[in-house]
Amino acid sequence: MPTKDPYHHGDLKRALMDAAEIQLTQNGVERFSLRAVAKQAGVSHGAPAHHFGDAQGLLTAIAARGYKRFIAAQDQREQRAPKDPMAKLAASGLGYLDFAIANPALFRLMFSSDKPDKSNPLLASAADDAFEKLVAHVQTITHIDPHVNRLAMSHVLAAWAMAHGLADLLVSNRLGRATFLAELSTEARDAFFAEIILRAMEVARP
Amino acid sequence: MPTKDPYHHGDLKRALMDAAEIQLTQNGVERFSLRAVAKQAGVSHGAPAHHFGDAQGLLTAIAARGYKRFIAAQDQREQRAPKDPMAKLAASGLGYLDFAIANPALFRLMFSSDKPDKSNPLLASAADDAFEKLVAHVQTITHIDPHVNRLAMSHVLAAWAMAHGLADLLVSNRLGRATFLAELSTEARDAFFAEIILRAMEVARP
DNA sequence: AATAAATCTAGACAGTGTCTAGATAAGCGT
DNA sequence: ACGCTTATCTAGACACTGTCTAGATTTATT
Repeated sequence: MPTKDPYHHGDLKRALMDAAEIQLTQNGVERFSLRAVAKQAGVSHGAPAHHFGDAQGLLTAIAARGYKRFIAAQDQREQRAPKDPMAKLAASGLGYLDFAIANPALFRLMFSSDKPDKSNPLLASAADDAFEKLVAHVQTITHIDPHVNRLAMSHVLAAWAMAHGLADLLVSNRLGRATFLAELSTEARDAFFAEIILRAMEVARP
Repeated sequence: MPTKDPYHHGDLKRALMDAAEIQLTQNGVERFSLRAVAKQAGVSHGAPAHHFGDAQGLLTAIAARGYKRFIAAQDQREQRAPKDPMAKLAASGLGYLDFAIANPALFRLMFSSDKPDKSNPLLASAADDAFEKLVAHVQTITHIDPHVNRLAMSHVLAAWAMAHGLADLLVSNRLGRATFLAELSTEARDAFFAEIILRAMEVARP
């Protein structure tokens, strides 16, 4: 039989992050409790401090890891999309929605919370990667670098705002007013949202 | 001289709501403290209970009152806009942004928090008013009732998502990447955002 | 093997929201 | 004007929170 509860966990850092994410999805960002995380990981309430400093440190790490999965969700959609740059952008937007729907509490932590430390290098660079991914999409479509052209950047902001707005409204359950959405098939819903997302790029069509 | 600190406040309900909103803007939704609100109102920590039940009750009342000012901010923009329905819609969107920028913490409470009780009749009807205002705009433009037509409702969702997405990104300070925004004049920024908002309605132009 | 470093426990502390019992004031029918 | 009811507010208690300490335990290093 295995030794019971060794004093040193071995992989506590990862275990705490996993437990924290479970706690996050169960109780939401606003009822998040560090002690509950420690309890779920089977460790004393003071244990997380050594690995993450404080609660903010843990939530920052969670958010940074979330961005990687966020980008992965977009990649997955893009790979299955047609080669057309517009279709790729729409797919990326659908990946944005996929992630938000699948991880509402994590999405809130990443986009609507002050708890993570946005100046943290790991988190900042992960968030940057996500943004630059979108920039690259727009550049492929417009053949202009958005970083040096305001019109191209406006396309970036438009696409971002549209996808993010839809995601945020979905997460906060505000699209229930459009009752017909619930009746649509998965494919029909994807098409519906993809069409809306592409409206943000209408004026940029080549 | 006036009697000092009478046992009965007289207008404690309003005083608590005002104090709560100040606390909200100072500390944000996530560090909101009911005891701090009571302290600022010069009353014991148990006093709010009688007027609002619990902290959720107070925050729900704050959110409901916020929606009225939210609608007022949109009205103000609309009144100064040209009669063109499209211009009215764009103005309404700019009012959306005005409110978010002027009341970031309240905006978060209203749109990105689980603390207010969304099933509360006062809050629900206030939020409904805001939504129906947008629906009316789209109906004026398309001459179709969005409640019975999916295409028209898609225009509602598109306009909402675009304005809300921009507002949410502004509140969470994520548009700092578009550095040129800071250099624009107020009028130029308004024009920039209005143009983006109207992209959501591009396909609906009469 | 001895020492240093890393890891984790357990207790303390101030702060939180909510629940109680009781004090105080206002309203109201008589 | 009086007594009773109701509304309002205080103050203490409780369980819970995050963070700080001192110390126990294990691993790593020399």
